[in-house]
Amino acid sequence: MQRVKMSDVARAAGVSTMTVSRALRQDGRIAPETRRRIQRLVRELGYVPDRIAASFSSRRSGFVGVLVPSLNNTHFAETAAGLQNALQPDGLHMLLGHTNYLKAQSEQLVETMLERRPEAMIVTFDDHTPRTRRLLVEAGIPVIEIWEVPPKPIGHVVGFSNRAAAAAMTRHLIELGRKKIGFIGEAQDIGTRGAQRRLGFLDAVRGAALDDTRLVATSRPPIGMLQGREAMATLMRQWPDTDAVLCVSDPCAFGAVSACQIARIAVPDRVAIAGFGNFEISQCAVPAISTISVSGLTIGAEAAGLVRRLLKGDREMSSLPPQTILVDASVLARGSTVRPGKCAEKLTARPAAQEHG
Amino acid sequence: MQRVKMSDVARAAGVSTMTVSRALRQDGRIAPETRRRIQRLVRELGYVPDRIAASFSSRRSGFVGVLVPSLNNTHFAETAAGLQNALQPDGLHMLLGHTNYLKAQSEQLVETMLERRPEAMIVTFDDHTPRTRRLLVEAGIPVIEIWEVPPKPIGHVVGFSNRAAAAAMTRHLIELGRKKIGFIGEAQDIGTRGAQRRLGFLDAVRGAALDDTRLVATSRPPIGMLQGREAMATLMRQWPDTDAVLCVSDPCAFGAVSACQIARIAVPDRVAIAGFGNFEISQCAVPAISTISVSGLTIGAEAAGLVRRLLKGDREMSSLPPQTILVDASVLARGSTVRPGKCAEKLTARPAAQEHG
DNA sequence: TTGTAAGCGTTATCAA
DNA sequence: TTGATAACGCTTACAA
Repeated sequence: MQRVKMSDVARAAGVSTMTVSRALRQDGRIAPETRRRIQRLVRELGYVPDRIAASFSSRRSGFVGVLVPSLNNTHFAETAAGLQNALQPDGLHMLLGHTNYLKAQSEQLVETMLERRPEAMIVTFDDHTPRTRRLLVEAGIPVIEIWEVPPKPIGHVVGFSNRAAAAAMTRHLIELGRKKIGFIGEAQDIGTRGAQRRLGFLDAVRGAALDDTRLVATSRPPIGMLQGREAMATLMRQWPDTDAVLCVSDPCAFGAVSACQIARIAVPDRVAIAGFGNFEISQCAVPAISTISVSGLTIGAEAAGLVRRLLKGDREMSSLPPQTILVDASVLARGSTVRPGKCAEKLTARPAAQEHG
Repeated sequence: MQRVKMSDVARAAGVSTMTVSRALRQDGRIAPETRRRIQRLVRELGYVPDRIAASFSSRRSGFVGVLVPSLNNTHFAETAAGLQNALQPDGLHMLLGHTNYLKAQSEQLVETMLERRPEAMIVTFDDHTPRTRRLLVEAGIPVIEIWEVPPKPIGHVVGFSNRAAAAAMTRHLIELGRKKIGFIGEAQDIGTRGAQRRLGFLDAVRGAALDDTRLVATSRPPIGMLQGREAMATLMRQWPDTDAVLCVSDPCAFGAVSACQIARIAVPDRVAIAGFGNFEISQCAVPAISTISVSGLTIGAEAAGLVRRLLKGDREMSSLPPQTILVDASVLARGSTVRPGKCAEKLTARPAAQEHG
C-alpha cells in the first residue's frame, strides 16, 4: 500500500507530471478542462502533495520562523495568532518556538530552525548571544525583530519603544500629583523589554526630580499575578508612603491591586497602580487598571505583512532596505489611577513607518 | 556566493558526504577522530545542514502537527509550550496551527499540514468535519486527540472527561447546599469541550432534581472575562434568586465575580461561583475562584511522550494499539464557593492509562 | 498548452 | 570505518 504520488495522478489523467504540477498551483498556462480533470482525479485517488519534495525542488520552504519568549504570555500568543492569520493566505506556515526567556534556548532554536530554510525569521527583541545574531545575519533571509525598537537592529523592526511608553505612563502618574512612585519589575532581566520599561520609569522620575529608588524585582521573567502581589507587599513594607506604582505588566499590576485589596489599601486613592500591555485582565479588573495599550495581534499582522512584501520583493530582485514599523503604544488611563469623573487623559504615540540603517 | 553544502565539507575534510552525514548524526560507526575533524570544518565553513533535503531523503520530516482552537487561551498556549519542551530533545519541531474554533479553518490546516508529512498529529478534540477525520485517518500516522476523551476517538487520546469534571464541580456546589444553580457557557458550541461541560452540569443538577433551566450562552467561543461579566448580569436579571453559578472557564468566572462586585452581590455568601481550568486568575482573584484543576503543560508533555513512544515503536515495526491517557481533573475548592474556615474539599479523579478500540 | 530532461542536497543500501 | 551509487518526488528551464 504505497502513497499516491504525482506521477500516479499524471498516469491516470494521461498527462505528464508537469501538467499535474501546474494544475495544482495557480499556474495559468493550463487548459481549464485539463485542470478540472486533474483536480477530480486528485480527489478520487486521495493524492496529498508532498510539500517536502516541492520545497526541496523549488528551494522555497514556505516557512517563517518565529521566536517568542513565552506562549503563556497573552501578548506573544496573540502575536503568534496574528502571524498565522496573516501568513496563511500566502501558503506560509509558522515554525514557532518559545525560548522561556533563555538565551541558550533561543540560540539553539535559531540554529535548528535555520536548518529548515525558513524564508524569513521573526524574533522577539532580546539580548541575543553573538552567535545567535551571527546565525541570523548569515542566513541571508529577512530578519524582523518585534516588540521593541532595538538600538542596533539586525534587520527590520516592528515594535515600539518600551522605554518611551513606560516613561509616558510614569509621567501620567506624576501629572496626577503622585510623588513617591515605585516600580515592580523582573530580576535578571538584562537586555529585555522589561528592563527597557524600568529605564523609562527612571527617565521619568529623574526628569521630575523624584525618588528613583523604589524598585522591586523579586523573580526572573516572566512574572505574573502572584509575583506582582508579593512584590507589592514587599514594596509597601519597605516604602510605606508610596503613592503610586508602575508594574512591568498588567498581570503583575493585577497582583499588586489584589495585594492592596487584601491589605485594605485604597486604589487609586491611597496608591495608584498602572500596568503595561492592555491585557484582558486590566480591562475587567475592578477598578480597571490603567495601562499601555499595545496589540500583539497588530504586531503579528504587521510583521506578517512586512514578510509578504519582502518575499514578493525578493522575487523581483529588489529587496527593500531595513524597515522600521512603529506600532501604537499609548497610555490608557483607567480607574486604578484616575477616579471616575475626572477626565481620563490619553497620551498618544503615533504609529509611523520609516527607514533606518 | 553559494550556500555551503555537505559536499563542500566533505571535500575540505577529504572524505565522502556519507562520512560527513554520519559525523553530524548520532551514527556510531565513525572514527571519533574523523568526527572531530569534520565538526571543526563544519564550524569553520559555517555549514548549516539542509533539513529539507534530509527529510526528503530519509522520508522523516521531523514534524509533529499540532492543532489548537486558540492561542489566546492559556490552556492551549501551555499545551503548545509543553509539547515543544518535550519534543525538542527528540529533534522534532512543532507545526502549530490555531483554528479560531472554526471547523473550516481546522480542515484546511489539517490538509496543508499533512502536505508537510508530519510524523504525528495532535489535535484538540472538537467536532471535526468528516473530511478532516478522513484525512487524519488516511494519513497513516499516529493521531492524538487531546483535552477530552472522545466518544469515538480517531486514534490515541490524552485528556479527561470535561463532562465528568463539570458534573463533579456541580455536585460540589450542591453539597454546599446550593439549590438554584446556573451555568454560563458558550453559544453555538456543538461538539466542543464547553458543550461537554454544560452536559456535565445538567447531569448533576438533574441528578439532584434541581432546576436545570438556568443556562446563559451569549457569545460564541472563546468567551472571556467581559463576556462572563455580561452573562452574569443577564443571569441574575433573569433568575435573581440564583445561589450558585458554574462557568465554562476561569476567565469567564472571574468576569462573573467582577459583575457581583459591581452589583454588590456577596461571593460566596449570596452566590457561589466556580470556574474551570485553574488559570492563574482563579488563584489570584479575591476571593480565589474554585475551579477544576487541569494542566495544559501536563497534557502537552503527556502527548509528546506518547508521540515519542509511538515513533520509536514505529521503527521497531510494533506500533502500539490506540492508547488513552487520562490526566487529572479534580475539584479545587476555594473562596468563591467555600468560606475560609470551612474545610475545603477536594474530589479527585485519578489519572490512569488504558487501552481501547 | 503540454512535455522532456535535469537536478535540488541529503540518506539508504550495499560493497569494500 | 568508509565510500559509491541510487534514489527520494517534485519543479525549473527549456523545447515542442
